[in-house]
Amino acid sequence: MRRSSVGIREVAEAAKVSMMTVSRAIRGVEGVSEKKRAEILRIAKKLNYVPNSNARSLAVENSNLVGISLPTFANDVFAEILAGMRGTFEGAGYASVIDTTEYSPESEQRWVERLLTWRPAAVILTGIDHLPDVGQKLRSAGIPTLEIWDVTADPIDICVGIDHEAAGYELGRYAVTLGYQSPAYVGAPIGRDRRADARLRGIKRAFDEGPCSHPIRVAGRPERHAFGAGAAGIDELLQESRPDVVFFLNDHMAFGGMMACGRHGLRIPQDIGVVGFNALDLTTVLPVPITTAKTPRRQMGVVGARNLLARIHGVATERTTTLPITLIAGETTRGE
Amino acid sequence: MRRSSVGIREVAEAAKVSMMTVSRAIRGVEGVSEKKRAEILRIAKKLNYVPNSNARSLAVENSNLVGISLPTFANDVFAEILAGMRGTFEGAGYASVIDTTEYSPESEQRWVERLLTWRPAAVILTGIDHLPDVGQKLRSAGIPTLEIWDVTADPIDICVGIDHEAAGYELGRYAVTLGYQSPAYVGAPIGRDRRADARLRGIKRAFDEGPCSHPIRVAGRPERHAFGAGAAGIDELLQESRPDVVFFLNDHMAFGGMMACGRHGLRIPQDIGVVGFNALDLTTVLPVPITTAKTPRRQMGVVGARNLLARIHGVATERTTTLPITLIAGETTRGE
DNA sequence: GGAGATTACGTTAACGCTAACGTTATTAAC
DNA sequence: GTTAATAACGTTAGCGTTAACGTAATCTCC
Repeated sequence: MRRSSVGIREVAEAAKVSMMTVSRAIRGVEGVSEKKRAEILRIAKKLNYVPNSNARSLAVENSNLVGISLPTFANDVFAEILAGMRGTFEGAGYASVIDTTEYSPESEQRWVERLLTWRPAAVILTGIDHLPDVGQKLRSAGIPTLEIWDVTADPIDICVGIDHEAAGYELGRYAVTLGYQSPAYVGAPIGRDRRADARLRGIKRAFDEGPCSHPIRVAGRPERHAFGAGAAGIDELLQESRPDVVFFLNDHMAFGGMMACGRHGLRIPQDIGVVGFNALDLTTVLPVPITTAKTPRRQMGVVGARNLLARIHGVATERTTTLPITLIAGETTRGE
Repeated sequence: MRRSSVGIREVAEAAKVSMMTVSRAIRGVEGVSEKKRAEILRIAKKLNYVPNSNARSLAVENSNLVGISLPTFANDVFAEILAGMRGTFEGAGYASVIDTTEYSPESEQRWVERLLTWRPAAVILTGIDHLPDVGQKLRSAGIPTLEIWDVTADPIDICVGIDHEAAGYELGRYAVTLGYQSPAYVGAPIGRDRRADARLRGIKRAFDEGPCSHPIRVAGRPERHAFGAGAAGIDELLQESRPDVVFFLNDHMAFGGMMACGRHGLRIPQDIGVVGFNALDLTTVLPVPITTAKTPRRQMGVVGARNLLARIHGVATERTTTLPITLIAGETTRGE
């Protein structure tokens, strides 16, 4: 004989109707006269009735929770993707259970496992590389799943993103066209971020295909933060010799690198070219605009969420959606 | 007669024990022999058993979800606070339901209302200003609540943060000591961010108390992003006259402002002083270090989460915890 | 070797809600 | 004025789990 909190039953008693009528009134479904519905809602409010989502989800065998897994919050990129998605989901009445993996596949797997106990309406993962268990569990649970930020022809369920290898190639190609001949790359240790690795592959391919092939020097070791890592990368490169153009993993690192160049007395773009990635807000206020690639982050979130909502409602959607990037040309003294 | 998925019952049948024994085995509580427990776990894994948190939460009348409400993701500050909290909560087995209010109290209230239907173990709100309903509902639901980033003597439940007015005062006092006489402030429209408003009050007080009182010119209109807003603020100020020191709402805006100063041919710190807030990573790579205040963001998250966990377990903790900030002196040509 | 304590289970009844179906009023149709 | 259709409710059972209590077996100690 527990019972103390006010539930649908207490409201029903107070309103002298059945529990089912209260349930209907509160959910706003058909089968209750407008007069009675208003009366019930009034009483529910008076009694401070708070619906119990746990009970509801148990009864209907699903929830209005969506799980979202990101590598990290310490990067505006994911914040913007997230903002795009959440706007759409909030409007549809879903709440977001969010996790950050800190780039650890094991951590992602553990989280998915825990998440599944909540019977979420959908799951969103970042990237297309997961432990085999993850895809298998999501598939066998039949949960609509969106992979975002990267694309593959064979997603777990559906995916929306950009082609990172092609993006890298486009940036590399542009640099080749401008006549750069001793390129370098500053990023994270290979293997930590598969998207970054793909971009580097694209850059390399562009230089291999160029009029004459140029090897790329690769630098970059883990640092406390991206700005420092970019600066440290430049320091590392300059110990040996001066490249004529440096590609960075992203704009954060590019900015750190720029500052380091300044310390070393190198002018941009006269002495050294700088290429970033993402076209963050930061780059719009720089005195010297750098070359970068604008990624459709917000749009990605919106399109992804929309497709996923369609999947939830059983509407068929494209399994793979690749969004275009836009090359932003920085200031340069070369070419054309 | 629904039933199809595998629950505790199916596992029990397969293992030829009662449901209760399975429940005990899975939760790892006493009352099952080690041999039987191992056998049950083996069978559960074989049947792909996935616990149902909805049913569990319904039965025990609470969940292992914590709700976290932030103003926005578009600010490293909140990302770091969040990281500090989540580390602690993940370890304790809680999942985070996260919301961003975009600085709208109404949005926060709607979210709290929805969240309460999940019977969360705890709720974390940013700041101490909420619609009256919010505190009232959380209190009457008896849910441990943490207010973070700002402090008050009368929190909803407990709070951990910094004293923004005092922080502003400290920064202002420092500038007064250096002899600055025509200060200006660039921020968001008053009323949007109460913490920023409090800091501005502190800065004003410092200048009012100075050897001789100096009025502060206030600029700042909404922009697409913080960097642009900082730059626009400088443009706006310079249309009239040149202040000798400019306080910015935060480091992001300070950086935008610095870039704008460069455009206008103003050197820092010779022609104009720049003061930011937060000591973001960004400021560590600048060619000219600016004055700013280091806020203990990660620590705030950790301490907050720890206190909240104590509250959840019924351990009494201080209601209000104020953490200290550290003034970071930038480069300057004045004073001392 | 028997009273008491302990261990290892099983039974029963909730937790709050909703799907499915059943029942009673009300209206419409001829 | 009877029948058929519809709207507006009520009953019942079940969602998967756990708390509380019950029972049987084993152990402990003098």
